[in-house]
Amino acid sequence: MANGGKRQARKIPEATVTRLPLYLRSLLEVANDGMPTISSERLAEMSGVNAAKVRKDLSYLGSYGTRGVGYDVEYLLFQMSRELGLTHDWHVVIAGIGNLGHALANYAGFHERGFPVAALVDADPRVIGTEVNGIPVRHIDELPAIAAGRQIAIGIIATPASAAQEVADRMIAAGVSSILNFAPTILSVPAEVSLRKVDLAVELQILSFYQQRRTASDRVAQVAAEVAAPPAT
Amino acid sequence: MANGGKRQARKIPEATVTRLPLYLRSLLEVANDGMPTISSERLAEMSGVNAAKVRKDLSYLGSYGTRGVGYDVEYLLFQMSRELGLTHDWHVVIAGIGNLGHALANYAGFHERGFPVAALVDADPRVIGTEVNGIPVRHIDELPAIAAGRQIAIGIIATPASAAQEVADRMIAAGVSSILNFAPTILSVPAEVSLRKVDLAVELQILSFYQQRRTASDRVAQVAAEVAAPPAT
DNA sequence: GTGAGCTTGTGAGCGTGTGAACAAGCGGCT
DNA sequence: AGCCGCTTGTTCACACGCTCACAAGCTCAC
Repeated sequence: MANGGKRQARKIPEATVTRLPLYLRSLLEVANDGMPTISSERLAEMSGVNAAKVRKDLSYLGSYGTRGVGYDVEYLLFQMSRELGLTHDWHVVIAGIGNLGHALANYAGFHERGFPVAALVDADPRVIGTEVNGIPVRHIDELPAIAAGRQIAIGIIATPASAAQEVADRMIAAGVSSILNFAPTILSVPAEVSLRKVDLAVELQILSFYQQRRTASDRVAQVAAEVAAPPAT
Repeated sequence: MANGGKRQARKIPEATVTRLPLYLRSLLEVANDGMPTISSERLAEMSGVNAAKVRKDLSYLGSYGTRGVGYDVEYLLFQMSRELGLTHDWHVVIAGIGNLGHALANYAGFHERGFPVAALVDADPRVIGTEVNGIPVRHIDELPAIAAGRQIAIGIIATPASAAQEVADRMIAAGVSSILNFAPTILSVPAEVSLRKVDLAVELQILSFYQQRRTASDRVAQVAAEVAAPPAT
């Protein structure tokens, strides 16, 4: 029984994991204001979720609250940072230095939040050798050499869709095990690699759907006022 | 019974809505290759989801498949585009022309997919009057006038977090009813406004969590081999 | 020391989403 | 015309996530 009660086994639901960063941000804000403790209700309001959900989510981390009082902000911050793996920096490589890659490389928030951009790579000879935000753009062929220097765990793909899969494969071969994909394509990666995707067009299309519904139902209501028979169903 | 079987009332689950754009993209690809029909299995593979899920999702749109054959690509494309509200363009306004806003304004994908950027706004006098991708940056105070010209339904917020809520309020006041928020903050909007958010730092922190889990469990296994008595919760 | 007032942590019920399995139905072949 | 193979559309069982509600437990006042 070498592992005893180590909470490593406690499995945190995926839905909870996606909310932890929100809580973290709220906690940082509260800590900045010098508040020593915070209630689940207040934290819920700041994070835009239900208070019961907050309590249940936090309970997965452990019993870090005090009944009648709330959560100690500093302590909870520490525990959450530890759980999220934010106690040290994670170096990031960005592939594809086009419009988006350029903006990402310039985004100061990455470094501030513990994700320093360690390298930029591309395949286009016209951008290789240039610098963005003080970081030189190198050829993607050099990825293994770059990764060999310092540990790079996270890769961001900002290439065109056509190149994304190959870039992902090469990143993984170079030791990257977490990928954030901005290219509008489905990547296939081994099970032990984490993959998240952000697709701007998809987000807009989802918004479009609900927008369409609203305006369509307006139109229907208008038509229904003229025509006698309203939609059944 | 003027409306007959009008499916307006059929409510499509949220989870399904988020997948429709993926199917759409796959269908466009297939249509480009000239394939007349596609099976749910193939569509599932291309979109990275389960085949049964594809069939169920598509069934919400109506019975557009043919048993033994599959789905008519062109017809399904048409129906899906209609459902997603993509039969006409949606004009978009981007607020905050910093790193990210700049990149978004330059992103050709928006226009290609039916979301032309109709206007750019900012509050910083240094960027107002400049042009990005041929579009002039105007002051956010002019938003009502800009929106009065052509119907602008969708707003993209790429401002710093501190300005995001006010920008959202002003967009809504100007008639925008769908917002895509890139600022790392929780926005509160009326119920009739659709809101989606993309937070780069949050995405990285989620990846960090799983990365941490992987490396931590490696380390635990290592430590457990050396130490006899582990910490008891 | 005791009671009042909060706030956490959690158990139970409910709704939604998922995946497997299968009947229904279409097209083509003989 | 009838049969066979294939694919859809749907049903069912299950897992997951969400919310409510409340007992447990802490602090503070008196």
